[in-house]
Amino acid sequence: MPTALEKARQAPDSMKARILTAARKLFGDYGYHGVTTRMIAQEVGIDISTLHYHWGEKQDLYEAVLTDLSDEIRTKLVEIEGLVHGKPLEVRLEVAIDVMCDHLFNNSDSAHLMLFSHFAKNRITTELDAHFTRHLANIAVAMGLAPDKAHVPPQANARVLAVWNSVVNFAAGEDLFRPILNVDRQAYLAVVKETLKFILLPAFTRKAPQA
Amino acid sequence: MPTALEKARQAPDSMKARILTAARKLFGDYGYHGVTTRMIAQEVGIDISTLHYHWGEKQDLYEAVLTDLSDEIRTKLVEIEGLVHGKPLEVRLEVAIDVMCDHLFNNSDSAHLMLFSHFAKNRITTELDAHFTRHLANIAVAMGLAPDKAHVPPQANARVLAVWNSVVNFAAGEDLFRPILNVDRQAYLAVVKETLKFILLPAFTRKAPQA
DNA sequence: ATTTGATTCCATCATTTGATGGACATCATC
DNA sequence: GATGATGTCCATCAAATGATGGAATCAAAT
Repeated sequence: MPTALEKARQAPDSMKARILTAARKLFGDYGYHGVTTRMIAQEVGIDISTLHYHWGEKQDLYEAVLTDLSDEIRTKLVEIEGLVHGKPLEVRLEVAIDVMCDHLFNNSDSAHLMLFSHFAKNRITTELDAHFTRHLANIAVAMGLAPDKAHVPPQANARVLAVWNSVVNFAAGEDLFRPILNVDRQAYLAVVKETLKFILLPAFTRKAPQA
Repeated sequence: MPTALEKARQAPDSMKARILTAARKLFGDYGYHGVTTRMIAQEVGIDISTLHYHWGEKQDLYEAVLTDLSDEIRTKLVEIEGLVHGKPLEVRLEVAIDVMCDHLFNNSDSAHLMLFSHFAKNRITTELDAHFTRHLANIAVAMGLAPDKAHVPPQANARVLAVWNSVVNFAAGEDLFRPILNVDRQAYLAVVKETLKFILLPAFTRKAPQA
């Protein structure tokens, strides 16, 4: 039973998929309330009716975008886990930072969407919160911060969140941060990776935890 | 020449100040496009006309909110600098984390507004970006990452940003993160402080920087 | 008491926005 | 070629939204 979303992904040039892509970009740029159905339709070059025909209400389309995003993140985390399986924690962290940075810098929509969906008080999508919680639990286990997915102490989740947010912020904030750093795109990506490793590696890899 | 904003702050019960406070809360909750002038007026218990009479266009009111926020942050940073003057870096960081966390957790509007204003593509307020840049430069100098405010290398700004964003994220994301950690408000604040220190202190206080 | 200025609300407008009904087109199947 | 299903657009609606004009209210000064 392929969902409408899966079908859309199977045919990336289908109208339904094109609408989803445009919606994702615009919602990422301006947030839910900052985007009108007419903006999305115009981005695709179609009439509003066509948009409603494929996706129903604006709210439904937005939720489809977030579901799509959640799937994308899950896929990426699985990919990372495959890359670093069995490696020591320091390597795992380095690779995870590199891969997630590369991905989010090439898909800044994703980073923006994540911020909007997490921090806006809109917050209708309780199902996606469960996915996010699972993602965090998986990372916590992978980092050796929790014995298993079902028993993740608050401290472990908090540490994973700190790492996660750091990466997402630098990706989503490029428009503001890069002019401040006064570097080009490539240098920004390099500085961000270096900074994240500078901040995160010592905390998680030192031999004797303090206090 | 006291600005309208300063006058409003001098009389916190004035209509103008009450409108500003309500606007700040609502813009923080729902973002610029998610708030209508009617919502703000209703929150204050007045007519829309009264709102426009005092603050003009919606856009002007929003910019006043952001200016107010910028002043608040500057004040807080000065306060912190006074508290830790002359202390070693480790103490500076700990105090800064404690004070900023306490402040932002008691003023979550501020944290939300900061996120919205930094990451939304709206981004009209170029003057406030300059203030933010100055704040970062001051912190960089205070942390010994730059020789003076005029010469802050990209790496230094990036590190300050990493610290800054971490604090703001935990404050703004309480609604989503606290249920995930499954703790009450007080415990959340404690875990966040502990986590931030766990992450940040080793990076900036170790004796022999790696790589 | 009158004047003056500041403040607030009511009524209203023009535009925007989400959404829908129905006409037209395309195309596979019979 | 007729038929039905699918997809697209045009015209339009009702509600929401930003904004304003003008009347009413109030307080202080004259």
